Amino acid sequence: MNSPWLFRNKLPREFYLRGTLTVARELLGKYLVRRLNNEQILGMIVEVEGYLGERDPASHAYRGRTRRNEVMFWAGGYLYVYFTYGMHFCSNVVTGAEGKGHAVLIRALEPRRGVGIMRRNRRMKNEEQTQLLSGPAKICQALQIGRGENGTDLCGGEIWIAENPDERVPRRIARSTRVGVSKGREHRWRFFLPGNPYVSPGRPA
DNA sequence: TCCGAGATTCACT
DNA sequence: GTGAATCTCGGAG
Repeated sequence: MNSPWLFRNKLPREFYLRGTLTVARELLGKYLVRRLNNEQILGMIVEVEGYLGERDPASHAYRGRTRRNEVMFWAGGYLYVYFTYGMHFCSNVVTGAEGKGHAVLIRALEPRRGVGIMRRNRRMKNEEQTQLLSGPAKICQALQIGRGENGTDLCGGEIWIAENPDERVPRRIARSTRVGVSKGREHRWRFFLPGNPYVSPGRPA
């Protein structure tokens, strides 16, 4: 299964070069597409979080560049993949100008195509599909995103984000504090589609 | 050089 | 609800 329109509707570099919270909100409802063995597997983005660089104590970029967070400081439109808790990968979309260190964490997707491949990658036993992609590390596991995908250009042909023709009119968007962070709790930089069953279980204020 | 915390998930009590 | 998986970085010693 391979649709040319998904490639044609790929978001341009300019989309990512804007303000991080604007990009975060506008990513909701769009498609995250992954090409694997010449197949397109994808999900609709239903939950994201903004991380605002050197002024955000919860961000990896807070203390400046390191080898790990290098990609966060690139120009918008690249994928920043980091390894955490000794076993999980998480995917971020780099936003804004080069050197800013801003990114949007992709927290949850609604599966749309390639469900069989994703289930296999996740080694899921039960039938509960709402939990297939309801967390940042689950997405990386299902879409086979790891160290090798850190720094991938989202304007290329491996991983990209596409316009969703059915979601051109913005839906209602909810916001909250971020999940799993102890610093920067005052910022409500998590955005999600309220009522969507594929949003992750973390439901802060 | 060592130690604790971390943008998490899952199995088990 | 609790703990284990065990990488990376920053801060203490």
